[in-house]
Amino acid sequence: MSEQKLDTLIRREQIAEAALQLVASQGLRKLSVAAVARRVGIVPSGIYRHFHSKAEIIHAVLDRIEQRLLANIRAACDEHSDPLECLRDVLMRHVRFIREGRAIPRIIFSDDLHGEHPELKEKVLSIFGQYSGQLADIVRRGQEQGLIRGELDPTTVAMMVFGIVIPAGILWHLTEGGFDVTRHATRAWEMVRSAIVVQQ
Amino acid sequence: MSEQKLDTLIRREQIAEAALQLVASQGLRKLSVAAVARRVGIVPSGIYRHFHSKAEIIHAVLDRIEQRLLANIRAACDEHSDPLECLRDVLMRHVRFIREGRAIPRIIFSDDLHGEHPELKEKVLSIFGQYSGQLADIVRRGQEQGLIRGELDPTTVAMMVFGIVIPAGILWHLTEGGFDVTRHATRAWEMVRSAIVVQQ
DNA sequence: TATCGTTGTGAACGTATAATCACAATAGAG
DNA sequence: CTCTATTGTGATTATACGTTCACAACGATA
Repeated sequence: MSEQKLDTLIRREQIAEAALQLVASQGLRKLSVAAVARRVGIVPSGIYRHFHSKAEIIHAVLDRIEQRLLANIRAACDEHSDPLECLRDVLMRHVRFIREGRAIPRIIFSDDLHGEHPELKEKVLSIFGQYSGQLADIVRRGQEQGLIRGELDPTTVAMMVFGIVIPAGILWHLTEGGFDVTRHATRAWEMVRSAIVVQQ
Repeated sequence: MSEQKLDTLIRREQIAEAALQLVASQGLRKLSVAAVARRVGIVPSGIYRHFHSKAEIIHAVLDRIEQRLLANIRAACDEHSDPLECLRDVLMRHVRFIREGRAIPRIIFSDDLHGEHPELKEKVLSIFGQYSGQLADIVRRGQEQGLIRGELDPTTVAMMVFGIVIPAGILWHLTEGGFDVTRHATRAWEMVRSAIVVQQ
């Protein structure tokens, strides 16, 4: 029984992972129940043994993205005690995300998603809020340590980190890898850094 | 005959405008031939008297967006001789675009579009290139006048202006107007300005 | 007035997709 | 071994969309 439940969970995970990969490689538009089923190796209707609807699949995909993003920040903060270095690392990890499969920017900023049920819109908003909130916390820590200018709004700084990575990701996607995201991120970070760091 | 041709052009314009409004208010996902036809007041198949395909309609919409964007820059540069003020004005005009109908960010960064014919992808890339190229030119002018730090890469600066507006637009859209785009743009611009201006 | 090109109409087609359902296979519990 | 719950299957439905086509209405031209 518990073995069966485990199997079920594994199937759910398989399906969610397949869906994530599909979105990552081809965009949310191409996320169809049939495509997910093919990838898992079952027939489309079989998906409904594990998910009630397509929206629930997307929800699971969003959960995975959320986990990845938060793990990202956690890892960056573990490696660097200096808040500035931590921010830089988060940025570079994001760049790496883009260069691998660009699932995250794609799904978060996808029009498709926003057109779906408002429940999913809220979920995206929640992810957005959590992620930028954590970034803002790092900024606050930097301000407390006297490394980042205290008069700046932490949320604005956090969103500017997004601002480096999102247009770059779009351009990377648009040029099919022809745009040098890493170089742009490096240069842009240098600019942001000079704008937020306390001069001495 | 010339009168008829004019009528035809007017119809094409009507359809293109209707399509643009549709995209602006509901996203590219909701841009269906039927919806456009309804908005114009004819039957879906009637659209094909003026456009060969849906892709051609999208193309027309992209043309309109391109015109708007370039007119935006032109107007900003006409009003301000100071390159920094000009950049700021472009940014604020973009914010106004977002607050009215947010067609531009939506279509440019829409997954739907990227999934369509590669011809449209190229068009978007072209718009992106032209727009950021013009912004970069403004930055270059600022550098020549000794107002903007010469060691900065103009393209990077241009993309950072995008970087202010895009995430803000997404958040505005996600919160259905609950996010204060103007305030964020103001603060973020102050940061970018401090990073690029020549200290004296 | 007769003709012709343009534009709109309604029906139809092909395709894709989400979702349902009855049925079969299967594996674990008793 | 038998029963039962779980999981996969194939057929099917409903819907939406892009597109085509034969036909009608209409205005200009000759």
